[in-house]
Amino acid sequence: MTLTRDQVEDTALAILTRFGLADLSMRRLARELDVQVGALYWHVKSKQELLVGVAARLLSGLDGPDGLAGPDDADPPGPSAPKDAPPVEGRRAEPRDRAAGRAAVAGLATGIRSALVNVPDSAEVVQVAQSLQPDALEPLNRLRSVLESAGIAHPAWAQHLVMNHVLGSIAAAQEAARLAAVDPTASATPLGEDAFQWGLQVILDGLFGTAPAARP
Amino acid sequence: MTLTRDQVEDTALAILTRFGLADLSMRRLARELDVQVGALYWHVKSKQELLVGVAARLLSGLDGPDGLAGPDDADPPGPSAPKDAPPVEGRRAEPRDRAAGRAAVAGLATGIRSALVNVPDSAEVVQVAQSLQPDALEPLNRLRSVLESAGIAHPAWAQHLVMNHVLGSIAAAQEAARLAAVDPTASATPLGEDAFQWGLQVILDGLFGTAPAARP
DNA sequence: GCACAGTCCTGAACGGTGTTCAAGAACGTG
DNA sequence: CACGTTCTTGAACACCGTTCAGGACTGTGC
Repeated sequence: MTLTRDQVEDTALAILTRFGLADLSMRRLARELDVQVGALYWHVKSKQELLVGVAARLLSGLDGPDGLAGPDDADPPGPSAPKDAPPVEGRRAEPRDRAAGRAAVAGLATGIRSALVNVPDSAEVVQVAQSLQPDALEPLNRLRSVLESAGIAHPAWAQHLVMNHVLGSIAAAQEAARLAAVDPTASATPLGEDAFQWGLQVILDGLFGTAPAARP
Repeated sequence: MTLTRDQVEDTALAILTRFGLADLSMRRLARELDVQVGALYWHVKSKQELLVGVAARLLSGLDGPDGLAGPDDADPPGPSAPKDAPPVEGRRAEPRDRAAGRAAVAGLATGIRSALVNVPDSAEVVQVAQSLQPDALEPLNRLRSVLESAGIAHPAWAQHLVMNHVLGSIAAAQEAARLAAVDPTASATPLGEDAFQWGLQVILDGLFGTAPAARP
């Protein structure tokens, strides 16, 4: 039974999920695989490259059909099901396409969030992967193409705009949780799912054009 | 001449500015100050605390009057507005206040960006400081209060929304520049100032309500 | 003038980190 | 069985943040 790159990435993802990025060292990874550190470097060029693979695995549930939150399970009560925007008579483009585009973007963003939110430091890992190998993460390409076919002027810019919100709010929420675990006093607003959805709707309003009166 | 905490933070900022966060180690800092590493820990509790101080210095030019970027700064005494938002009959609040609020938010965000964009890894440093000591960075508190007095529903959420865009696009731009310096091939869209301004206007449109037809 | 108490710094260590590489083991094939 | 490739070991390199006993210095009280 020889070691496999898949095993390495799987175990790395497991350590990340259970213990966070600080515990995901090459030595720890080797120990978990009953192997010397050097062996890892035959299957993986560097730790950064490893993290790109881990990031791809984190989002691997979303490359396929559609990016709705929860492929078949997970938090059906409440948060999912992006509230359909009333077709406010966009501009030249068919309002039907734009409304569908808005829903697709919202679903994909929410799906990415729900894939990451329960894995500590996953936002940092995805951010590293995104800036290191921008095309390695399929769901992010899909996000851009959805934005493009929805008629957004600068799809790449919009992709980054959405992703900065998704990853930023995940990182903030997880960091706040980490601080609260150490020092239970001094807890500001937890910045959870509702803050994420609010910000996402603000961005979508700005992208697709909707009066903010509808948002409380 | 005894060492001072100010000297430590100044030198740390200098190293960050010239060589980036990877070169800002306690040992390097001590060498630059002609001092042993242990001496630093008499003035500073930890490296993280040091970085909070560095982040405060990075933004120290903005705690004062107003956060407008560049030479053209002025408190809009009356009719000056960057691009006046047509009063789309928002809600109860006076459109004059909301237009001024929008301009103030845009100026502050742009000012923060221009304070950070030329210092490598400054976005990461500010992000650490922000999540570690949310109230230590005065300009961010000012951003929130401006959002609040502009009538935004969730000022803290909006603050994070704006800051995620500011810091995210700075980090992406600097990371892209770093990659391009190593490997000049394969350069995607550089994601510079124009992308930042575009995204900022999208967010402001979503926050304050403007049809996206005005934006190309 | 002297002793005591802070303040500030040194020197060395502790336990980590990512990465490299010669040498060797295991393996499929001729 | 022998050869070449594939894979792993063991050790090292050059760092990292942090801690701490013990020396200098400084200033004050007696």
